[in-house]
Amino acid sequence: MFMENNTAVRIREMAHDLIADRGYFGFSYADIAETVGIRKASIHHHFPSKVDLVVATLKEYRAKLAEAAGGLDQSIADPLQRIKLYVQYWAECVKSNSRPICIAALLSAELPALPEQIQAEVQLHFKYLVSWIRTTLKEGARNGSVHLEQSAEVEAQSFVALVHGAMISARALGSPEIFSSITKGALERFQPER
Amino acid sequence: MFMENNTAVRIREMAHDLIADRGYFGFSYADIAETVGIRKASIHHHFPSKVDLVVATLKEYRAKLAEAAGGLDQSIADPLQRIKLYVQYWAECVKSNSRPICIAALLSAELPALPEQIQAEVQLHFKYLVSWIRTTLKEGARNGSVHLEQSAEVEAQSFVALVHGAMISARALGSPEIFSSITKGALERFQPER
DNA sequence: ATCAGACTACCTACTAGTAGGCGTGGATGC
DNA sequence: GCATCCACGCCTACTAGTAGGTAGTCTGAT
Repeated sequence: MFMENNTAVRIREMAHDLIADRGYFGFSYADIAETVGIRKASIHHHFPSKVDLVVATLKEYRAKLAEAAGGLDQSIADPLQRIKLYVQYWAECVKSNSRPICIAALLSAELPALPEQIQAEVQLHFKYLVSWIRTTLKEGARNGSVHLEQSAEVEAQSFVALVHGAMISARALGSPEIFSSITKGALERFQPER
Repeated sequence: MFMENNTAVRIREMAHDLIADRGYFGFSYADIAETVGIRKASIHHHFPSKVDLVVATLKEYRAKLAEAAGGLDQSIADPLQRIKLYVQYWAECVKSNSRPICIAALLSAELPALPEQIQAEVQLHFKYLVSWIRTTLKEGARNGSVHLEQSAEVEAQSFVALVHGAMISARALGSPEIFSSITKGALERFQPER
């Protein structure tokens, strides 16, 4: 049967929560064991090492992103609207304080100290995200629904950086509204006729 | 005599290096002891607890920022030029990989897991930085040397977020140039006549 | 004589990870 | 139909190593 192991999923989800809260070094198998309601050693049965667990968490995270992005590409005709929905998703995460930060961005901050396999996954996430934004912006620029002042590549890089920075500022200042007000301005700048 | 304790300074500087590399949970007194050439226990003589050390490091960091910002305010007439020099400072840090990330931004990522005193220091840093950028942008807007599309507050918040996000993207992608290309665009947008 | 600043030696708590046992449940052989 | 098997999930009990922190001692300069 292909029924995915339920406990493994719960462990991975808990790992995601904890990483979003504290980063790689800030959580332990003991933390996960407690909240999942399992013993420490049992986690090793599903994920032999902490690196395995975090790599799996990042792979799943990227798969979910790809799935969501693909869904938007298919169901929303207007490219700018797709990006607005992406921002709106994060605005809600920030507001409700549920995983209010991109774990790839968080792990990138700690990057030099992380095991190589995790570094590689983090880099893949950034590459995928920037590439999706770039492609979407390009499509919008082509059909005139998006206005770009610089190359699509630089605009995409800037947008990703702004969104991640906004998450961090919102966390630092304890103010979810800051995320919204920062990203609102960036989205307006993409509007063609002003 | 007011000659500040040399060892304490070296410990603090090393702490800064290590935090910029790995974050709060990623370094230990043992790491510092090794590189400073002192025993672990001796660090406790200067900084009784890890919290004390990190708070002191953040206070010094903020003092240095205030000193540099004040210096720019006095010696550089053009507000936009002051901000350009601020960005240039970071561009060089990123390029040379010496403390290539703002430790307040990095610690903000791990914020929920940090001791309260450290959270407070991180928040103070953000408040000071945003306030300096806001004041500087406002001055530029008043004398016509800076063009703002939104309120100075939102523009300042956005700019700080963009710079921090750019540091993180540069780290994730292992490419210092990304920091420069992202920030270049943001600075151009402040230019009044285009 | 004092005292800052370093030391040795130690503590407890926690880390990731391992060894090996136990029970369940589904597949297999007869 | 029934006994056997065995993989799986989870467990207890443990390891070596490291974390931050403490107690008490030595030393050298004022």
